Amino acid sequence: MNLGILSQLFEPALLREIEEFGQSQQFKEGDLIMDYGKYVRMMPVVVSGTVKVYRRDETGKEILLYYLSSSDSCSMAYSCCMEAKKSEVKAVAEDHVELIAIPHTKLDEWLCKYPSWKNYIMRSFNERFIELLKSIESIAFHKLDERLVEYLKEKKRLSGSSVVKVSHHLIADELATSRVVISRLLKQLENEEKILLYRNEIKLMPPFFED
Amino acid sequence: MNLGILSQLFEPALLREIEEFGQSQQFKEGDLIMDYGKYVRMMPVVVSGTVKVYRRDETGKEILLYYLSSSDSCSMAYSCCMEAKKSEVKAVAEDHVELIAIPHTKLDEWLCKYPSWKNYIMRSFNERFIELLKSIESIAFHKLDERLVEYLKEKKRLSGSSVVKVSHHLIADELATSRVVISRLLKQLENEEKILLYRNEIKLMPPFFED
DNA sequence: AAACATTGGTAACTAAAGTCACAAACTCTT
DNA sequence: AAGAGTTTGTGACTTTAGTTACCAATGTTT
Repeated sequence: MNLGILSQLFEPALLREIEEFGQSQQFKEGDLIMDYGKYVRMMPVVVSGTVKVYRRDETGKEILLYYLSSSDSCSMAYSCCMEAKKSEVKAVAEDHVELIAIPHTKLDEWLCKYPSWKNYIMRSFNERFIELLKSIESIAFHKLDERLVEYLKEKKRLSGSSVVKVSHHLIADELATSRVVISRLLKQLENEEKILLYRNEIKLMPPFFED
Repeated sequence: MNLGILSQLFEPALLREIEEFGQSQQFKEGDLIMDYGKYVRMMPVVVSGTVKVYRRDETGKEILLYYLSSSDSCSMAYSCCMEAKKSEVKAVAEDHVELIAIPHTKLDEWLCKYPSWKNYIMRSFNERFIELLKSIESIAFHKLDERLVEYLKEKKRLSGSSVVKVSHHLIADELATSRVVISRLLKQLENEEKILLYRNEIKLMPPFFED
């Protein structure tokens, strides 16, 4: 089993247990990892790749909450499966994703047995809270053009490339707005020479998107 | 020490420890319970009253995230003080508030020692996540007039009265908009005979605000 | 009672975002 | 290569929200 960076996070005894009880899972780009309303029985720990986590309202509109990348885990899954709750969110693979699913019985056991696990879980809760707070901040206080720039910067950070491969439609979906609005704002950014637009590709230009 | 409803949540041995190590604190309306950037060393468990939790952006604009009422606790405080982090949020007493502050050393100890404590903490994490998700939903998907109605309903639920005692200015602050906008929307609700407006008071009318 | 602060009402304007309609360019399938 | 679907650009318009300015009513302080 490929534990990736996890092998540096946990003590040997815990790593052996993860090997034994964790289920290694692979997803390819676009795969649905978790859906709204499904029972959560495992907690996922991301080994490689990026996972997008969404929230939906009653009318079906969706918004991107945050990304999970290497060594991140969805702590909502943790508290959910400890309580046998249904998922409040949807998770989709952004690219090729490897993760280890930990069964809920072990989550509990390890919490007391391994301090490194407890610390990991607590840090994870805290990180996810902060992500949600940043998300709220972004939606509540920032105008769409600023949110778009933040979005592009995040995409750059995650992919490590200043060429972001997305359609205007996808951006609109993830920011919960309409394609026309995104095209308009992107064109404006291009006029300001901050980006270059191609089909399914956006090139982020220095110095605005520092290289 | 007044443990209120907590005495029904926890086992006797844990209640004795709460009595021994928890610090009982009282706040009156408007008191600052926690501020941005302060170190979090205790986790508060609300015994009575209502606490408002806010988030602020770089420019100083604030938005109301959620309320904590009887038996609720701020799980962000939990993960913060386990990691000796600074607060990302502000907490203000909405009315007279009694809470018990649990020192961080005990949080950890009780997690393994008392299943009822661990369950309480996990439920608390989950509830807070859901509150944040609802908050995001509200801001991202609902128009201001809908958010205003949700706000009034929540005030009614918390106070148990269909007469909500707030100024337009306070509502504007909590929804992160301006007073003029709120006055306009409130006047509209009054014209639709859903509310009656008085100075510092809004009466919610049935059948729209079901009695 | 005079002075001041708070609260709420309203008009007029601007800015931001959403909506509708249509066209052009490109990609993929058959 | 013809047709279908996807992606992007753009103009025109509406709706929603934010801003500024001013006034009147009510409370509070001195």
